[in-house]
Amino acid sequence: MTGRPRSEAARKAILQAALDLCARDGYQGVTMKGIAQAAGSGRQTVYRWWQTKAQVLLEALTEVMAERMPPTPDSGDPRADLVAFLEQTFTLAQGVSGHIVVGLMADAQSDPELAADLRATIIGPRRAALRSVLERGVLPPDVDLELTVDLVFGAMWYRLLNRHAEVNAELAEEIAGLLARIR
Amino acid sequence: MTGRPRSEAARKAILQAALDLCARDGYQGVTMKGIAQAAGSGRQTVYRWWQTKAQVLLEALTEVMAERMPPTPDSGDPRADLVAFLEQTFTLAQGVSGHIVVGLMADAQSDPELAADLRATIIGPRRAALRSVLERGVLPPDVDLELTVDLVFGAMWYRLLNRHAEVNAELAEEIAGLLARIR
Amino acid sequence: MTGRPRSEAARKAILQAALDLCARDGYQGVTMKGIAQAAGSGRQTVYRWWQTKAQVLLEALTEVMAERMPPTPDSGDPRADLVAFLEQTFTLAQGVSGHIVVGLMADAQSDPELAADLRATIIGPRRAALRSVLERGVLPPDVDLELTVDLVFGAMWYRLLNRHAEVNAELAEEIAGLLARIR
Amino acid sequence: MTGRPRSEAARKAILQAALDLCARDGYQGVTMKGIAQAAGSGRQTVYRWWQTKAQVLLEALTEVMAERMPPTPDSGDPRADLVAFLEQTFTLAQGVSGHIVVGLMADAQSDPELAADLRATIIGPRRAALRSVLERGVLPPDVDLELTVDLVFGAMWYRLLNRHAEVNAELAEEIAGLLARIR
DNA sequence: CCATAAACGAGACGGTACGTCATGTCTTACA
DNA sequence: TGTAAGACATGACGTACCGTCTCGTTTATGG
Repeated sequence: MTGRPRSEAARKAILQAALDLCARDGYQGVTMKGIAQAAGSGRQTVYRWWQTKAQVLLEALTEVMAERMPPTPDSGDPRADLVAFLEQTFTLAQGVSGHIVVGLMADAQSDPELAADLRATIIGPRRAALRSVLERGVLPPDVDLELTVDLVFGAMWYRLLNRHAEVNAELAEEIAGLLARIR
Repeated sequence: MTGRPRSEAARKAILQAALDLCARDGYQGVTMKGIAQAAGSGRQTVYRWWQTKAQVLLEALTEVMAERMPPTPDSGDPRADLVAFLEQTFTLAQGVSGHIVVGLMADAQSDPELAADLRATIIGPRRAALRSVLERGVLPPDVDLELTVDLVFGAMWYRLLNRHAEVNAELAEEIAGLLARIR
Repeated sequence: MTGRPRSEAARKAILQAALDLCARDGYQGVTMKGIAQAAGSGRQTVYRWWQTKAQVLLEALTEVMAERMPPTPDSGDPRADLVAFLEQTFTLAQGVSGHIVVGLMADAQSDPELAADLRATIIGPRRAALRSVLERGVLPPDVDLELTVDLVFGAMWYRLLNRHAEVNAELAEEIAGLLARIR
Repeated sequence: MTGRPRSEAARKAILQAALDLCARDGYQGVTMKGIAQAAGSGRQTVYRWWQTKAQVLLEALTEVMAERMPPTPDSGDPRADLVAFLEQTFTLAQGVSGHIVVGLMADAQSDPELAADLRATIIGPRRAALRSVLERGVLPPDVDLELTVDLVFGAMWYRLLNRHAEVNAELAEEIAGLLARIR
């Protein structure tokens, strides 16, 4: 027997409800119960396909990022490419996506499986993307690229978390400017 | 009239219990109920002086840092001072203190009052300390110190959260080395 | 859609636990927490169906009385019927049921909703039953039946509360004897 | 050494506060903490002289009754004396005193010491008083006076508790009328 | 005329029940 | 078999009151 197939409508409703609730109540305010209610779905339907609210939001975030993060075009100017890449990244990080990813990171501190998923799905690919942009030649060849990635994305995370400064186009310019001064 | 004075024993027992539970169960596993139980105190006694577990742990962390973070001595060698400062910082961040501060940062995302306390008590002073070390002359005079602080502490936070690499003496050396190449 | 139906097992376990606890600890010693624990049920399950311990015990008492209070048979001898009715009533009042109904009455002093429920469920029907027995002709026709009911059940309540004398078959006989002397 | 003598002002303030709170919040709403606060006294001062709120209210009630319950005058007309006695009793029972004594009776169900105090201080003397009035000759000499007291005061208690009818002068008349018909 | 000592106000203490909320599992009827 | 609905056992939440304790202060008496 095959049984009733999974409802794509329910899946989309759940992911969208999770995003909406996160925008309205913040990451911490989202609950599995709330997601199911807002999606007009049963509680069990959520639990059948995801184990935690973090997994729901991770999948929702992945879909959002797939839509909104096209590969950075190679303009021939390495520094301009870097600025473009960072501006695009920072813009996304300022919105609801930023709140989600920060919340996911917080939950990941006590959920190793989520931590692994988060690295594999979001963090890792973004690190690779930044690295490939950096490899186009903004830095002297003997500079440690992994360290540079840590410094650049680290500044972004730090500001996202601590909110002592904006994560915007200006930051992108300043970072590119500072990297350009490394000899 | 004055009433019975606050019990310093209870205060210390609660802070210590919070630290112990955090070490055993992780930040997320700590509960107000658990703290009171482990401290052998009543629930109301905890709530009388702190509103949330985050506030308890923030005070506990503050006391730990006050003990373990002496001012960085001025050796005359700016880069050596920077390395010493970062090593000291990173060492503390690797232990339970790191878990706590990461958890606090996560909670602060949905608790503005905690966020303000955290900036005022922990983050701000550390930023000021790093900035004063950087001012000793590791960088060209026209480099934006705030941006540099964001990059350096950002890298630390990023690694603490994402755990893709260690936060250790080696990182301190590498960062100092990279900063020294800025012209 | 229908949802999971209410668990009759849980309902019975809760009512039985309430009775058991009342027998063991007395009415005042019963707590909602204790009922849930003793019933092996969750706290929320109790609160879902009853608001207070008084409501739980009222329902439990109602079920006990439904089992143990058959209608008084009409033997043709009004005074014998009255004695039989009172003996049956007093016997039940001597046991745990008496403790419960006294406790309910006490709580009803500060809970008007409970007071109404108690009158509608227990007190009112018993008054009506006594009245119908009295109407069989133990009293002269112009005697106020409501007042007589107050006197008879009043004596029972008074002794139940104050415990200065037993509420037993002897009392039933004495009351019937005194009523028979009214001209 | 003698130490500071007990403060009569505090004693009176506590008793009065207990009465006021009982009038405002009902018997159940009274708390030891609330009494102390309302009396402007310390918690320990209340506990030093009384163990429970019931004991406080019993003493307060005793003082009220001593003021308001003069001995029933012997007019020569036994039935008129009975009516006068019952009217006086019922009038007092209608007010705050009624609420208090009902609450005390409720608490006494789970506090044997209070039950004994209540019988000795309030219930017993009132029973004796009613009995002495009845002995003036409203009843045939072979009627059981204790039973009659139970019926009369029972009716009062029953109405005070269940509130299905007033406890007033009319009731006094009706009871006296019914007792007069006993042959 | 202080010294003693008990009562006083204030309020923190350890404890426990309260009623609410979210968790993750389960049991229905329906699709 | 997937789904919406919702009851279930569990356990933390923050609040209220309990009865005890420990302060500083007040008020009597007795050496």
